Amino acid sequence: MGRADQVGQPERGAGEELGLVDGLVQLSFLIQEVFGRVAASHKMTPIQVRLLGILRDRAPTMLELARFLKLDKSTVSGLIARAERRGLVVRTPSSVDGRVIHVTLTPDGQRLAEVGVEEISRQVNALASRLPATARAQLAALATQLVRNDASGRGFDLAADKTLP
Amino acid sequence: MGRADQVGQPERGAGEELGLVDGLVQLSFLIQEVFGRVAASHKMTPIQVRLLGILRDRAPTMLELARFLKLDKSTVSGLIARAERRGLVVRTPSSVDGRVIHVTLTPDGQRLAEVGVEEISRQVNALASRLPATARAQLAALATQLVRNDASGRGFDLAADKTLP
DNA sequence: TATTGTTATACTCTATAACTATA
DNA sequence: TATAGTTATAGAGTATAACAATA
Repeated sequence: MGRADQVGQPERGAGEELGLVDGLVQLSFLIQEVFGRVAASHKMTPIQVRLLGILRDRAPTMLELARFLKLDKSTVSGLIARAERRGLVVRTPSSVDGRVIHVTLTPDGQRLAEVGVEEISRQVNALASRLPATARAQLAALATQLVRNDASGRGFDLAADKTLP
Repeated sequence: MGRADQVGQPERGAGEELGLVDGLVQLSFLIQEVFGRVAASHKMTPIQVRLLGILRDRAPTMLELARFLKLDKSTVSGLIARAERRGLVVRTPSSVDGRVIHVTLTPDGQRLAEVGVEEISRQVNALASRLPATARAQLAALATQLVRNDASGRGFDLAADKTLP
């Protein structure tokens, strides 16, 4: 029987096949490391890079951001405050509801978002560069199915409001 | 042409196929959420859960831990200090090198590590539960290849010292 | 001198609770 | 009353720099 639950553990050698759980867990750490490296190279944190990525073509409210990121609204307040202090985003009050604030990228933020997304794409593609094209396509399809299966059990956010009020 | 670089962005609908990058990135967030949920359910943080997982059958030194987690050694000092304060790990001085300290799980830590690994395995498996067995096997194999490819470009740690000095 | 680990410091990230303003 | 957002507080996680002890 193959050794199973290597959750979060370092590889012991190149011979054994990782189970589904260990493979996905270790792969997720690899992807998160990419986020960390790209973020650090721009003096940012992973969550700030993720935030910029989300804002590239949306103007969500604070609460929508909190729901999507699964963070408390007070946490998002701090996140946006620091991003605003760095000149990457702006808060825009809604014209239809005086309590609501929309968050958008500044030109600087837009630029940084594009660069970050580009670097992340390059590095993630590099991780898969030794797979043949058919295997990469399979992997993309399988990952998509997992993401879709999970999303269908929860319902989305943010799909509607692409424009500012 | 299919829309490409959705890095870190929410899904817009269930129709489109995510690219390789977006699929892997979003999947990694899903896996990290599992870690977060399991950690929170035991009043822990994801990094502490990962730490326990690593220590299940190893007694690494502080520096080995730092290298494997890609954290500064001072960060690991804090991590271990908090875990020790909670009674989950102990520091054991090396008998052969007076500067070195090995970290091991306490019985409580061992127990919590097993439970955490079990819950994470269950939840990650649940993510893939709607894939047919052949697809799950493919996914495991592909994830393993990515992890192996990356590891081969860096060399491992921690493979040797399973025992206490 | 070099290595291992800790400490001091400063910052980001995070949730909880209490608050303000608007609906 | 209920909702959107902020602030105050406390704690975890993080890196940098300076330090102590050992090799």
